[in-house]
Amino acid sequence: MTETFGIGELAREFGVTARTIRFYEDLGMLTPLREGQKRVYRTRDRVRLKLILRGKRLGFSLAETREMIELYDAPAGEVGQLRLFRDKIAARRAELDGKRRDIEAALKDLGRAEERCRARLGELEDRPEAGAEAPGLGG
Amino acid sequence: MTETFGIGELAREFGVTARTIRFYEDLGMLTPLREGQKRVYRTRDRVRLKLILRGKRLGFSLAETREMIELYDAPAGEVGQLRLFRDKIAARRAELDGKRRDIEAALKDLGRAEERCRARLGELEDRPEAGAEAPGLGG
DNA sequence: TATGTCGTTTACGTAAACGTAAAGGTGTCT
DNA sequence: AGACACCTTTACGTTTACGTAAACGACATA
Repeated sequence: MTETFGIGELAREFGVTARTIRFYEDLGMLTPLREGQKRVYRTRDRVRLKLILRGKRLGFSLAETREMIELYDAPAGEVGQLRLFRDKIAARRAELDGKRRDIEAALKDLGRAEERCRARLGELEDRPEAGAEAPGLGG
Repeated sequence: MTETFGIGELAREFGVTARTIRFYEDLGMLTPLREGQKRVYRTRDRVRLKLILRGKRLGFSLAETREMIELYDAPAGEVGQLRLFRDKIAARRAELDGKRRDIEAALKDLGRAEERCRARLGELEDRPEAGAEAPGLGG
């Protein structure tokens, strides 16, 4: 429950450098404790790091990811704040839905490319002479 | 069928600057014709531009997107080439599947945040005194 | 003829997201 | 004591993806 991690440990686990992790701290996205000089990360920071990297994979800037994490944290505020949050969440959701549609379109395109590739491979393997340039049987 | 576009036209349509479009040409991702000095884009380039921007939205670098477009174009090559293409396509597909999973996870997180937000808003609207700081009905 | 609009090339500038030293502290084997 | 392994701060460097300005050409319109 009170498990902690060193910077190198996290770096290895997530495939990033310590520099990267410190950089995220500079941006205020991670807030490790200190044991003397050394940074000590708790589960909370580990989760945040995971969220940051997920955001990156999805093409969000660190600033955008930062905002999203604040949405996840959703502190209890006053009504106005909460409505603002709700709207921001809706906006992000729409953005993510858009990305999902983009992904599906890209997957379809890839599927078509793959199909053409397969068909062509089938031709070439069955009757190699079907190629635009005959392979030549050697000799 | 032989519809063409000016650079400003494309820029307006896709919400980018002409500089951006020229930059993609520098990278060899667009290959407009010329009418005198002026660039003339065909449907092919329009499609490519759309693919480039889709790639961007999904967090791919221009280099990666470039590779993906080459996969879509899938020219007829020899067997070795075709197998390489097939494998590259499979790799991209896996990557896109990963991103889709990331998106679904993010959507779930947002859903939870939204739910908490809604619940809290319901509380505050029903009985405002439930807040940490009572709103006060005005003096 | 002047004022726009639309395009061109060339070139330096910039924001984001780190990379890469350099120089040093702390602990622990051997 | 010496050698690692791991951490620290400071600071300049680098890549990507354009932004922005300068200076110009071509054409239409008032």
